[in-house]
Formats: sequence, C-alpha cells, structure tokens
Amino acid sequence: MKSIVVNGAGEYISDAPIPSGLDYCCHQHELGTLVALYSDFGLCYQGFHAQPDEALNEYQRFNSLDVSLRNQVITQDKPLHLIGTDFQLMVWQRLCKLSRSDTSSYSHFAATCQRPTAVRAIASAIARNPVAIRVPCHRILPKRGGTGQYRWGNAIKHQLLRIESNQF
DNA sequence: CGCACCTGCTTCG
DNA sequence: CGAAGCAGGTGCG
Repeated sequence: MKSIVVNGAGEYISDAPIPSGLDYCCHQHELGTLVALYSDFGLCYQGFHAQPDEALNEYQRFNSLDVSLRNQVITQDKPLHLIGTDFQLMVWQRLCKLSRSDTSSYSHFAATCQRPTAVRAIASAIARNPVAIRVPCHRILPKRGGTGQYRWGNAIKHQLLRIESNQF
C-alpha cells in the first residue's frame, strides 16, 4: 500500500502521509451531487452521494481507514492524493492519461497497461478508483458492447459517456 | 439476448 | 503460501 500525489495527467509528484482528516466539498454536477474529499495534499475521493458522510464512509471502508471529516471548503483545483497498491496506482495513473472521449475496452486497456492477460485484475483495480470523473474509469467499456458496470451507478456511467461524446 | 464456463492475476488471511 | 474474488471474455443456443 502506497500513498502518493499525482498531477492531472497521472504523473507522480511525491509521496504523502495517509490522511487522518479530510475537508469536504459538495457541488452540483448535472448528473447529481458530487462530494469531494481533500487531504492537505490533494483530492482523495470524489463520488456521487447525497451527503458528505456517505462519501467518507465509502472512503473509509475501501481503505480500511479511520478518518474524520474536517471543514467544508469550496471547490479546489488540487492534485490527486491516491492510496492503493502499486498495481492499483499504476492502473489509475494510466486512466488519467486517457484523453476526452478516448474510450477503450477492458482488454485493450489491459494491453496498454502492459498486462494483456490480466484483464480481470485490471478491471478490479478500475472498480476501486476513488476519484470519479477526474480519473476517467467510465471510459473503459466491455468489448461485447453496453456500458458495463459503474461504482456510482450504471446509468451515470452511460450519461457521462454521452455528455463527453456530445461535446465535439 | 442469456447463460455456463473459462481465465489470469491481485489481494488478503 | 493458498484460496477467494473479480466493473471480463468466449462460445453456444
């Protein structure tokens, strides 16, 4: 398990301590309320939730951590502060390199990660992406068609893709 | 379509 | 180290 800070392109910036407290910010996305959780080093979590504590619960459960909610803040443009195994971090960083409306299948994405046969492991790592939208896990789709699964709801994944493809 | 079966790899105990 | 668990893929009807 490592805890690192990366920029918007997924490039490594530095290591960082595991957060003990997080600031939060709720803002309206056209598909729902988006809750962001910030450590002192960057954006740790972003997901579709009605309440900030739901987001915190998710974050704690996924990372087996005990973290407190601190202050409400306004939307901040910060780097990402990600916690995960080497493998997960590699996958998330790779996702950040996808440009807008650049979608791919799970198997193709696995190949671009240099793990062409590890499709299921890659999919598991994608599923644990803690930062919706900024880490564009929604751009990875089943080869057979359809939009596949999404941690915050399949309908939202579908809509995100529609929005991204329409803006061209 | 849906289903059964297969798969390789990561993760956790 | 072994076993569980996968946001997948394939082939068949």
